[in-house]
Amino acid sequence: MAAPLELHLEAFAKLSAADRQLLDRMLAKNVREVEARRDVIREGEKPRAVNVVLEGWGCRYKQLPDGRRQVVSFFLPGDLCDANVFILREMDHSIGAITRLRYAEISPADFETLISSSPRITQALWWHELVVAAVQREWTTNVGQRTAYERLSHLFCEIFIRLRTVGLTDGNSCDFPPTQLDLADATGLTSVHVNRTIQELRRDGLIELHNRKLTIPDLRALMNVSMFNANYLHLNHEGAHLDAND
Amino acid sequence: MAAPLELHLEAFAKLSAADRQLLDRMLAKNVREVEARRDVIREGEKPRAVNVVLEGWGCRYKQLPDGRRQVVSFFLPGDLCDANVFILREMDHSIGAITRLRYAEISPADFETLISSSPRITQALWWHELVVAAVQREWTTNVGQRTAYERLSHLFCEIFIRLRTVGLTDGNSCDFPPTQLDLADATGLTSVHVNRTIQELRRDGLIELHNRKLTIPDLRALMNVSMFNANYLHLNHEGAHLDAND
DNA sequence: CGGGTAATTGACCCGGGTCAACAGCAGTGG
DNA sequence: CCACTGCTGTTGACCCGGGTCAATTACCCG
Repeated sequence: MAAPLELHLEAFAKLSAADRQLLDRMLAKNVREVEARRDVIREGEKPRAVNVVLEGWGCRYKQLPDGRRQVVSFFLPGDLCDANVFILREMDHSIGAITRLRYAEISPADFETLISSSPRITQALWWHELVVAAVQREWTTNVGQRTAYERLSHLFCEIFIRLRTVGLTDGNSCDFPPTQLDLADATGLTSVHVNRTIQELRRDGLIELHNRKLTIPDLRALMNVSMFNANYLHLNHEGAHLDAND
Repeated sequence: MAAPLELHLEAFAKLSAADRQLLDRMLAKNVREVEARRDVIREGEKPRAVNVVLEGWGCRYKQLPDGRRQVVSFFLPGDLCDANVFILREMDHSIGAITRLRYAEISPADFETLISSSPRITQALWWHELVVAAVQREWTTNVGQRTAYERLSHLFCEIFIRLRTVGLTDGNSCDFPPTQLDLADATGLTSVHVNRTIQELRRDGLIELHNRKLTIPDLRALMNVSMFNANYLHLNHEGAHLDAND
């Protein structure tokens, strides 16, 4: 089975067998683990490497001096944490593990090799960065404009669709490890209000969420109430149909 | 005088004389203008080129089907609108002019030439993208966690500092063309509340804002009330001290 | 002077926050 | 096997930051 990262990049461009081999090698070279609720790296630290999530869920978050916390994005398997981060002097946010997390560290040197050896991978990495930026804009919009009910619906749609593109859904269900506090910090709400809003969504038959398992009986309906437009994920790509000939 | 884009990129890496010449040539090739309050490009359209703001202010914004609008970032002179955008099939947001805007369009082909001809420019462009992403995360945090008073203060700090890095401030003052409605859409507030909050900031002696002119008598104080940490702008760079030898 | 945009004000209201208690359940150690 | 601890989820009572609606008041520009 292909690694999630490859599935992920292939949403943009078909990789050649050589590309895949190279990627596989890089990903196997330096694999690490962290326990759930630990940090992979903290704001202020010097970024060492490009991290790629192999297994588990993580998040980026920023914290204000008085403790308020904003989760600014979730990492799902196959996601990579900023191509080229290491050119920055220090992290402006932290990366935390939501579940136990397995991830690969790609050293700056290896990363160089990667982008210089395959223009197709380079392009796919640019695409990845552009998508990450687009997702961040959507989150700003989500928090800035939508109501609690819409915000949570929107978030559920996004996660479900992203998981589906890397083959991690099962029918209309998927794993969903974040706690209601995580969701609160991601949506700019309080956990109390998240709880009440989730109950509303359940009452309205839009989601089922129990024991870290999410089910969306009617995705179309959930997309409607949250005004979800998948265009910002840039999935239906010309690139997705490119041939893999070198 | 150097173009703002160059000042901007040089915040990360010193450019050689050849680099500058190449950039100048690209920027002069295809200059366009739009009137204030017009769009440069709209959500759903196919991105044609990499745009670089030469003069004036713009913004990115997203609009929900029911009309709610979120301004997700401001463009100041020297800013460039997404290296490589043209690899995406369609825009997921619109770009609008706040003032009359002069900008350069760099065609995909020219952009290719640019990044293949100077590794230093390529790196500076990566750095630029990483900074843009960091700014977007900070905006998500701003809207998600800060109060109205803090949000506006934070925004004023960011804009002022960004303008200062491209030499567009005058002591503790700068131009500030966005209307209160623009500010409302950027902070997720209503224009009524923006108005009241600005009055509070004025009463507290933190800002003066009249006739599109912003003055910050004590930047340090404004940074304090908004818990502004400039690290996300990644300005103090090792790269900023690199030598320009090719 | 007229017309349009941007800023300002007042009265009232509501979505979501705060505070505090409690329930469910998994893990852990005796 | 049970008591204890800690985390997550749930509920109730009350409150406030910021929204809504609608009217005025500057400005600006031709």
